[in-house]
Amino acid sequence: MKAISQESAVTFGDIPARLQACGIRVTAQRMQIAELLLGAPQHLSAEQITEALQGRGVEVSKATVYNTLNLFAARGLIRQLAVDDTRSWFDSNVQPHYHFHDEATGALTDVALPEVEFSRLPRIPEGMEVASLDLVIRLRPKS
Amino acid sequence: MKAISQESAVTFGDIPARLQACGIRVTAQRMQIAELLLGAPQHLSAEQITEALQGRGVEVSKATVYNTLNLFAARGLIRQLAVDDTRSWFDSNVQPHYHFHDEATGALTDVALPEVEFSRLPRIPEGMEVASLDLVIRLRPKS
DNA sequence: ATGGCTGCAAATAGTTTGCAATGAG
DNA sequence: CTCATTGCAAACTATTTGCAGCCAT
Repeated sequence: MKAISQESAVTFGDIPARLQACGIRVTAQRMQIAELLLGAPQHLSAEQITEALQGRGVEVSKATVYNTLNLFAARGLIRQLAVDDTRSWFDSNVQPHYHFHDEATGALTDVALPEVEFSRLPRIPEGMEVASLDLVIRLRPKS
Repeated sequence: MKAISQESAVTFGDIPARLQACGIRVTAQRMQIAELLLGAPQHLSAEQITEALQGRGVEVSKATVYNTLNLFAARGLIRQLAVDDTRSWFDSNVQPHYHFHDEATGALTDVALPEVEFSRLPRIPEGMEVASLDLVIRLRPKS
């Protein structure tokens, strides 16, 4: 638990500032959750976060994990994904991007924005505008 | 409840045959659910179906609605959508197509396949193939 | 100090399952 | 007849909420 690359050290060091910049009070649990999730682009479920933290001896409750994730999402620090019908995924990459979804394993992988280009999109209904464009490419083992 | 267009009469008349063609035994509850959902392309939640049927005096339990919807989905008669984190939507349009999602009302609208064209798609990981391509265009009132 | 956090447990929402009674073939 | 299907209630999973005590500011 002490090997810290230069990159992650810098990233992690930023976290308290990022939280405060969003008007989020810094607490031990929030730091732990933020370090886990914001250190690199990734997709985690509330359960994975709870287990990961409790596994490394951090005291945190399920309720706090959910409260914190909802707070982070409301402040734009993370994005909640609806890919799966059973659980929510929290994505630390808030830049626009798309996803691969491996149907067999449930794994989610990012697809960078420039990897997809639309040559045609539907006309948007009157008075509406696009809030976001979610693309999920579901994959299965090649037959 | 007696105005039946030629089209829907034909469509509805097909339902028992469609169920049997999928190896699904025809029962009163399954017919009711199928008529509600398969009569036209639409998106319904399990709760909407349960309420609609019970509202018109049909005896059906929540459990049977879920069992039936899961059975229909497994047999390819309908498609389950993960658009929303709270509930599942069941789509009677099993042809490939995309969706608008009105974030304010939660309403789902179909976007026909030819309305969207991709001029570039990412390289698919080794040994995998595309099972489906889910595109959700989330809409909000124009600012 | 004081109001925002936290943990716990209980409450909710959506969905699934076990089992006895019922109904389709 | 016989096994699939149904309804009910209870079980489950994911998530939210109420409340007393704790902690960042």
